[in-house]
Amino acid sequence: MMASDVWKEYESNEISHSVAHHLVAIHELMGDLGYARVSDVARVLEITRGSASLTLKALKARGLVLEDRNKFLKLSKEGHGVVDSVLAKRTIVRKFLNEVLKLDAHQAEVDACKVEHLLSAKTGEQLLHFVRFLLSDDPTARQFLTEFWRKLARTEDGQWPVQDVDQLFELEFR
Amino acid sequence: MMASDVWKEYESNEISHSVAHHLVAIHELMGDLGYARVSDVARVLEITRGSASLTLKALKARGLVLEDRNKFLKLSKEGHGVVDSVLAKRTIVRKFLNEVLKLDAHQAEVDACKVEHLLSAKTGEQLLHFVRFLLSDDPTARQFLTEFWRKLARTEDGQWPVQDVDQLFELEFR
DNA sequence: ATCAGTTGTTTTATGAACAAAACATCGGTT
DNA sequence: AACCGATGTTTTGTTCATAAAACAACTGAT
Repeated sequence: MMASDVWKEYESNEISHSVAHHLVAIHELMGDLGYARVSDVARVLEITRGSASLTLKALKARGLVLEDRNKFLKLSKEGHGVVDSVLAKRTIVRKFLNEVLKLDAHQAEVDACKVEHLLSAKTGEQLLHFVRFLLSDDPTARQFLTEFWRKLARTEDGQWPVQDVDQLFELEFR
Repeated sequence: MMASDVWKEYESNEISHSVAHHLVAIHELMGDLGYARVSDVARVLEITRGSASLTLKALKARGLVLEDRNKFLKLSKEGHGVVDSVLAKRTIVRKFLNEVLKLDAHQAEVDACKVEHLLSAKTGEQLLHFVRFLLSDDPTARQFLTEFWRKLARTEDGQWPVQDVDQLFELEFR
């Protein structure tokens, strides 16, 4: 497949990284404080109130965020849907990176955060099935993970120097 | 971990989606045509020559792209490094999505393309180890995949309706 | 009641990434 | 020589996501 067919779908995402995090911030604030105002969102995201105000205005216009008479924000039904799907993907990716691939918690969080809004619903769903089975108590899964981690430990002790892209590239053409 | 610690690292990527694809386009053109000019890059990426000209000017200034007397472009050593790391990640992610999670080829390509430039080097490396072992002829891996796909087929026949985010969320809090 | 602090909005500006169009250059044709 | 088509650049304008600063409105303390 040519790259041209695909690469522009990146921007076609109706939910940008920024939008996703504004919505998630409201969700978290409702849990933590019981309310969410423009300033609270700005503080959580570490952006200025002005910036948050503009983005949230657009989200109100899109019907993802609602505002009461006292300027208190909450998620609409559709807003909740977006947050649920984003957080679900973040969670499953983080779990996979941290608990399966054994990346440290911070790196797992960072990478999960970067890709959470980009994965298709189908990808998120399949990944869920996969990780769920992989981390279940099914003996086949247990045995596989044990064996993988054993090999991984040897690799990281320097038995298998794989850092170089040359080795990564074997995969593409074999 | 609070979202605030992490989410801004998204932008801190020195290689944007756009930059990654300009570099990859040059790489592909060198393979296909043996040369790469501004117009060729623009055609491959389906953007205007003007836009490509500006982006490529910046990449020349950054030393990732070189230009000879006749305006023919090529990747510098560092440019090649970026392309290698991006393509390696795209390849391994696509392979995982398509060959393990059984997503259709197009969806796998789209999602891989979206995340290729966002994953850390360590994540790419660990994912490589994982997929390499998973798709190897190790009997443990074979057995695991067979069992996973068996369960997956049952799920997709409607035995296990999991599409809802509610179910995804169990994972986060269990 | 005034004054200070908090909150929200608006305005102005930036940078990245694009389009569109004008412009310049160069090579080959006639 | 004049023209044409392909190529590259520049200019202008747009959108998105941000900062910064000015401003308005409300809140609470004295």
